[in-house]
Amino acid sequence: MDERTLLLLGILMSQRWHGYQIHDFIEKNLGRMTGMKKPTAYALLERLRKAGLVMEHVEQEGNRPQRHVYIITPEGETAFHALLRQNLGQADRARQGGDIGLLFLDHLPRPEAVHYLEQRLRQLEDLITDHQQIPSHDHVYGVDLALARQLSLLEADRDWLRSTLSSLKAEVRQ
Amino acid sequence: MDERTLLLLGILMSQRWHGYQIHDFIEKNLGRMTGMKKPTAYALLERLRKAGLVMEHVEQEGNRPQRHVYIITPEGETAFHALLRQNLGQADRARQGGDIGLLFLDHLPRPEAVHYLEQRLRQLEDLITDHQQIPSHDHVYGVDLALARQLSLLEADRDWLRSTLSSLKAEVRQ
DNA sequence: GGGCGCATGTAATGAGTTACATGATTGA
DNA sequence: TCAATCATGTAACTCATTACATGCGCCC
Repeated sequence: MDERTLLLLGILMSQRWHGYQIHDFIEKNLGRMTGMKKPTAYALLERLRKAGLVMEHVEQEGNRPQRHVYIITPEGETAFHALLRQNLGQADRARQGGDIGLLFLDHLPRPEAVHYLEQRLRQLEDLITDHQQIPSHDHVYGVDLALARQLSLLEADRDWLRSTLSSLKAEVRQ
Repeated sequence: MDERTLLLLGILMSQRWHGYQIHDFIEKNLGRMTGMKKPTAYALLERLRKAGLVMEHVEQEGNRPQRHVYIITPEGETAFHALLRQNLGQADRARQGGDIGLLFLDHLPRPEAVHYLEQRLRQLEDLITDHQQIPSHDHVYGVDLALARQLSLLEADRDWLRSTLSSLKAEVRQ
């Protein structure tokens, strides 16, 4: 949750947004960093308002639906900086899924296990290709940084899987 | 949740266990793969029982507390294999945290950002050292595999961070 | 006039954690 | 005798997702 708070506050640091706009921006630009859904975003913004970290301002243009515009408060900025320092400073033991199946690899006949891991490898390769296609996010240096990190991790996963597969296949051939 | 079901069924594939024993085993041997808590384990086992994937057998030794021993059913074995194939075959886009802060790196003065990232780097290095100290889990090949994958990912994260830090520092010196 | 985009939500549900409750045995 | 370990849970809470509800404006 802290990461999501950081994300929303960070977005609000640059300008005022309304909820729909924030969610839209996240979906279109930061979809690789978070999978936050619409109701979650709205609920979180409301929570931040209650905590005094953002202010809400209701606007209306003609007959269009009301917009709830959020503006970060000084307390919000303080909280943002604290969360940012904390987040940058800690290597959170990246509980990334995908390990559990490996534990039980022995329960499948080797050739079958190899088959499924090859499928996994192809998916990884596709993800990497997708990632490489993303154009540089120019003036927001941080986005490029985060994408570069993700790419490194994906590549490491791919490389590990490739070398593991070749050991497994060598074993099968014996 | 699927991963956790897979984990429990996988553990029950090798032998019968009671709840406490399973949780204990996970904590001591698989703490790096999952952070599943005790009440969660008990609740999940109960859910598996209701779903017919495991059978429960209550035992008592002398005056000791009752043990609820779980035994996997044929349906459980089928489900296990299906989940295993699914898990091995897919590269789940490793939503590993730690990216969000990077997005907003620009909001901190460069030297301060560098300071926090160096702190993160030291933590990563410690984690890696810990990982390397773990003795090989001999007869359970899968555990070694999973640990090796985690190590690869940690090392990739460290390498990326090192090279990023040196770019950032070069920039500061200019 | 029909569907998509804008704009905001609610309600139900699921999943998991924390803190707490209970009570026996074993070892220092 | 006192703490740790064995053994099982319940209750309250948090967090997030899915599915649903509403209604206007704009474009083809």
